[in-house]
Order: sequence, then C-alpha cells, then structure tokens
Amino acid sequence: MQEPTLLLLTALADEPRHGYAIAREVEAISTGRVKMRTGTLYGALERLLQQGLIEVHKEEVVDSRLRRTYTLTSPGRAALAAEAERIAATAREATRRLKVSGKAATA
Amino acid sequence: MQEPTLLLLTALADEPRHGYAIAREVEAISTGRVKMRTGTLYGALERLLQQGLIEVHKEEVVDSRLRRTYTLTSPGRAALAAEAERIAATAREATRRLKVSGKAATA
DNA sequence: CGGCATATGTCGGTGACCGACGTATGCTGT
DNA sequence: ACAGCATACGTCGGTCACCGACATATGCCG
Repeated sequence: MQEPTLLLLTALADEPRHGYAIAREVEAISTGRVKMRTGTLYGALERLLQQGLIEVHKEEVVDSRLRRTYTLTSPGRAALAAEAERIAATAREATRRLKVSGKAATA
Repeated sequence: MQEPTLLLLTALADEPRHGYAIAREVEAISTGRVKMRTGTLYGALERLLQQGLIEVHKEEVVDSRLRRTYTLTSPGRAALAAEAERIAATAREATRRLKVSGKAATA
C-alpha cells in the first residue's frame, strides 16, 4: 500500500468525506506535502470500493450535481489499523538501526 | 518511497551488506512478510546508487565471483531518517483517528 | 463577466515492483 | 557420484498505482 492510498484511508478514519474533501484532508494530514491529483484520487476510490475497504456512505445532489460521500468499512478500518502498525514498526526499526550504527561510526 | 526500498535502506542502516544479504535481512526485518525479488533488489540498488543514497562499500572476489557490498551515504542516512519520521507521523495520525471515531461510532 | 474555489471525472504515460528465467559455485545427504 | 539446496548476481517483459493534463460544470466575489 502506497502513501496516497494510506492517507486517503486516514482521511476517512474519523468521519465520512466526499472526494474533494478527501483531497484537501490528505494535504492537511501530510502538512501540505502530498497533493492528491484527481487521477490518483478517483482511481484509488474506485479500487478501494472494489476491494471493499470503503463504501458509499451517502449520495446527495448539491447544486444540481451529484456528491458521493465515502466511509471506511470494517475491513477498511482493520486494514488501516494493520497497515499503520506495520509501518510504525518499520519506522521504529529504521530509527533504531540508524542510532546503533551512529554510535559506532558516524560515516 | 515504497516499502521494499525503505526496507532495503533499513537493512543497510546498521552495517554494510551485499545484495543477497540485503534480501535476507529485509525478510527478517519484516518478519517474513516481504520477500525481495532479485528484480526489485538489483533494480533498486542501481537506482539508489544513481540517487546517491547508497554507495559501493567494498568489492571482493569470493569463490571466484565478484561480491559487491553496499553502504548508506550521508544523504542516504538522512533520507531514511526523514522517511522514517514521516511514516511514523502518518501512522500515529491514522491510529489517532481510528481511536477517535471508534469512541463515537463503532460502525 | 473574468477568475477562482468547489466538485467530479477520463486518459495516456511513467516508473517501481513482480515473476520468470538464466548462470555459477560450494556444501550436504544419500 | 551426483542430486538438490543455499548462496550469489543479474536480465527482461509485464502490471499497476500514481502522475499530469485535460474536460466539464456550478457558485461566488470583485
């Protein structure tokens, strides 16, 4: 799972959001670092729907245009939790190793 | 930066290693989850060399065959540290949001 | 009434990763 | 003796997530 997808799921973790709101939220979470392109966004949304990690929460017409709101499913929440734990473990290990070798040789 | 690359860099963080040793180490770090294919391995090695994140540490002939050992460069160490911090922050945020919404609605 | 934020979507290209294949040596078990 | 496995390095074609550009439409502000 790549960073944009992970951030997308994270953006949906606290409350349901529609596409454009997700894009803004992802930028906020990553402190401006990751700007989600619409190509990535709607592609990922479609993929995650098919994988069952997210689902359509609500469909409403706003300003005569359709707005779809998405939520995490239970498997989606589980997948995000698992992924978060995995990458946290990897980050810890990386940091630990950098410290260890930093003591021996600051090359 | 994707997971295999991150793990490769992590495998080099404590001491220099040659290709095959990296592959084994990556598997160990990820507790067997990620098995680095040679295609990914040597491709990534080549890419990281060109990016200046790693460098050839030693070249020696073992059993009449060349063995190249790689190390992290200073930029490589910095990149790994930065990446580790970034993903740790993302993981924290994901976990926090899951907890927050878990209290309000365990949907 | 021009331009920007909001909002959703498509399409072609790139690049990291995957899977399969190729090659070679040394050790171990039978 | 030799089959098979671990060790060790590498190439090549395919896939798929992501990117960048384009298309479309509304509401609001100046």
